[in-house]
Amino acid sequence: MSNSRFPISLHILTLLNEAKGAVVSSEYLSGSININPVLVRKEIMNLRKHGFVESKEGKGGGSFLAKNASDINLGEVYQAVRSSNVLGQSKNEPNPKCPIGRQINQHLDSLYNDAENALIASLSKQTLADFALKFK
Amino acid sequence: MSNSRFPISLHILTLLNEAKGAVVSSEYLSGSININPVLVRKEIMNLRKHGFVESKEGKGGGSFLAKNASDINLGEVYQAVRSSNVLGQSKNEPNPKCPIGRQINQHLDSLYNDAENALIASLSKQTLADFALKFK
DNA sequence: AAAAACTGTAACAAAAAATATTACAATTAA
DNA sequence: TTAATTGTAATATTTTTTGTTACAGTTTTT
Repeated sequence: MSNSRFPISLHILTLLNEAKGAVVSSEYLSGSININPVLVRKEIMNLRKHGFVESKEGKGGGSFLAKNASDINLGEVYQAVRSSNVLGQSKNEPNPKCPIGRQINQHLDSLYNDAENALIASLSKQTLADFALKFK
Repeated sequence: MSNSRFPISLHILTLLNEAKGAVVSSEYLSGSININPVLVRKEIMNLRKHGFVESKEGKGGGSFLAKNASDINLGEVYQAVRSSNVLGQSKNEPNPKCPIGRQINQHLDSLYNDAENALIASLSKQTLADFALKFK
């Protein structure tokens, strides 16, 4: 994960929730997040793929939430943007001739799985609606 | 976190544990991990700073565990290599003029804290000794 | 005392990853 | 028909990560 995809996606979802169903343009979203509109559109593509949002093309188009904010939990959002593991393994190629090196990746994997599940469980305690409620 | 610091550190610690107190050179470690020896020495510097290992300079020098493997839990190791947050914020500078943008970082932070604590709790269930036991 | 094998560390280079920019076809609304 | 917008690709730029080189300092061995 590019490590900022989660905050970007959550930011988008929070803004769409705020809009209460009105369509919001990627231009507007990128203005609040302060990143490039094309990146926003890419994230939206992913959010759409996962059923969180829908978009409308053409003039006056934009995006809006595809489900109720109380039916989107943050663990799901995390999983939608997750690409690599939280704990590492960018390009981990230990020496296969070393008895430790040869086996370590499988052990790391199981460690990562457990840790990541704990992370997801923590995030899943909150829905988008809960999160949005914190803004005054 | 550079996302591979955790696996590198854990790899180092596992190898040092395997050595049962004998000093191990950064050259040897880097051979098993398959990364540059200078990177290994940098990680060792950090592990040393956190009291996990000690090093011996000069000919025949190297590193060894500074405490018993059963007194090192993986949550501590994670925290020793942790630099940025697991969930993001590389350079998150939302628009302060937007009511959502203005507040989102503080809410993300508290979310991250909870999630990361859950991650650490999961990792802390295992010590280095437990981890090393998995290698055959 | 000299040589050899290390660590510690800095400075720089290269590679990889993330982010931004530009461009434009397709769509829709006014 | 024009304007505003999405979708998407291609490319460029920036940032981050990783590797390399270099060398002073330390310790052991001869």
